[in-house]
Amino acid sequence: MNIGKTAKLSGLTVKTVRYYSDIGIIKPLIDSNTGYRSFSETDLAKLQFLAKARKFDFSLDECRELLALYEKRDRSSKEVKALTLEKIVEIDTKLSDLNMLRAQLSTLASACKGDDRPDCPILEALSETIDK
Amino acid sequence: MNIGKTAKLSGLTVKTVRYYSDIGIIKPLIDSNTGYRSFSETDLAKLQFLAKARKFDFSLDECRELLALYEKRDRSSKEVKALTLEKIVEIDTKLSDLNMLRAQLSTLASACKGDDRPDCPILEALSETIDK
DNA sequence: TATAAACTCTCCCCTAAGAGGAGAGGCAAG
DNA sequence: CTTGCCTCTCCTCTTAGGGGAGAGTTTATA
Repeated sequence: MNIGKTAKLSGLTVKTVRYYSDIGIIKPLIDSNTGYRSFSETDLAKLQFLAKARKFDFSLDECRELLALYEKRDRSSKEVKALTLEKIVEIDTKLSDLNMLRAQLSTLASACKGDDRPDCPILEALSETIDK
Repeated sequence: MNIGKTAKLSGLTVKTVRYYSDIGIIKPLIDSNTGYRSFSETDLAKLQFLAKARKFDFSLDECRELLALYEKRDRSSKEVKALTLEKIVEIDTKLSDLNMLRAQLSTLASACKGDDRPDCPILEALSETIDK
């Protein structure tokens, strides 16, 4: 299967599929005359897997690990679950950071009249000197 | 003031301060003999402003805008508030994305026994074929 | 069969915001 | 005057590809 069709079926772009080949996360056959890549059903399945895992916010390195486990018939589900729980912790950290940020910005925004006059508590907060 | 002290007082790294000079967001004096940068009190104030604004998740481009408003004596607070509200919307989008992600991963994780056997609902979910 | 359209290839630069490090030069104190 | 710290520029690296140039390939149509 050529790269265009493979990309379409996996929901990725051609660029992305080419990139995944370049970094060796999948290994299509390469025609030694034309350089054209040829993808098997297995390659396609991996790409679909990758597309989903990326949506779940796994990095490509994490995807590599997941894919390795995915391919190992006698894997234990322990490792996969561990990776997933780590990812959840990561997300929780991001969530709490963003929540704090939102609260602070929101406080500032509601203190700011947003009219045509120059006084602005947002800028005041941003320009508060540190050294004291 | 040299770059080391300036960095310390602004809470940024020397690398970062140098970078901000490179991209022209601040413009220290440069000794034409030695190439050493010299920072004024105004530069320092801007850097402190930048350090805070970056913590509030404003991009450097947004920081440029904020800084321009900050320096304009007759600015209207309207623009600053608008930028801030946009940023809040952005954060809200990220928050809801992350919340959905977390819910999905969490569902998968709790369905997975995490033992030594190979069956794993997480991998199953990731490998579900798209075309149907 | 000829040709045009569509596809694919490699190579290069670009993104954001710096971090890390090499090698060279500058500066202040003892 | 030397030692040690400071600063300089330049280079590469990070994530995960996107955009585009220019050249070769395949496919469809006339």
